Amino acid sequence: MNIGDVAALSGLPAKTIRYYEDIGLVKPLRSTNGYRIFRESDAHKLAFLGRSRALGFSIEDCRNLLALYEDEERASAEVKEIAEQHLERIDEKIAELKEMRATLAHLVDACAGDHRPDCPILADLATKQHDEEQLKRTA
Amino acid sequence: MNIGDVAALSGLPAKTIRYYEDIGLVKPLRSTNGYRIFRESDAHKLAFLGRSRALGFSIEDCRNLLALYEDEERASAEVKEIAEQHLERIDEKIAELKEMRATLAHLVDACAGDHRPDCPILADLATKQHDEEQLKRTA
DNA sequence: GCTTGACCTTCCAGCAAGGGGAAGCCCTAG
DNA sequence: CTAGGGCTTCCCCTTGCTGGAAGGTCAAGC
Repeated sequence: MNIGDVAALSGLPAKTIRYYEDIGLVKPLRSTNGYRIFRESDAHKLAFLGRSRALGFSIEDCRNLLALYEDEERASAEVKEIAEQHLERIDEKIAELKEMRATLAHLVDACAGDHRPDCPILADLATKQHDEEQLKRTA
Repeated sequence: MNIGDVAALSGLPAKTIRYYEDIGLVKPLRSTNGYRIFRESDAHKLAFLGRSRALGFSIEDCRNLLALYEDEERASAEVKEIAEQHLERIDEKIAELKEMRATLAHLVDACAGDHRPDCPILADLATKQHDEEQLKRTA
């Protein structure tokens, strides 16, 4: 397969696939004309990578997952730990975003959003008390 | 004030403050020895930026918010729109993360996490059906 | 006066994870 | 034989900084 075929199969852009080769995630063969040749196993790996990335795993996580995937002797505990750590990171991010969301929603709510210049959003950004006191007051 | 002082005041690293000058967010004066001199107004702006960034606004959003903040003739509607768009982006991100989280939590749950090689996480990443069928089956 | 250490300056490099686009082969169809 | 699409490498761009090297400055201590 050429890169276009495997791109269509995996859903990854050709650019991304070349990048993955660059950083050593896949090692396609080369034809005499210089074209990359992807085997079934390469296509399979790329699909694996696409799905791992879609779940938010970092490239390094993907590299490790792929290595475990190829290792018939792996312990599932190793895989699980990577996944659990990722789950934790996701939870942290969600928590962070929710906090931002809460503050921002408050401010948006308090802002008239008309032609007048008075704006609680700007007022808040301009003052220092981003602490519980203020949260209580605006709650 | 020197950069160290304003860094302590605003909570931003000196590096970040230099970067903000680079991209034109603040314009400190210069002393004869080449040191940056920050006025009260600069310190104030940096604090504003720090808080805006903490709420997740992009640098471009911050630039616009800062301009509106300095414009006494602004309409609060303009501020509100920036904030609302940001709120939407946050909501999208939260939704995306929650979906990842759900899938991942399922898989982690299904994985024994012991010395054996069998691993539903890898099995899932290796197969193509990331659709409702599978969600139903694993639910 | 001299040294030491904490500041400050600039510039260069790099992170994640690719995206955009130029310049130039290769291959096939009409 | 030419047009087009696909492929190649190469390098810069993105976001928002962060680290480090090489060097100037300043205040304190001896």
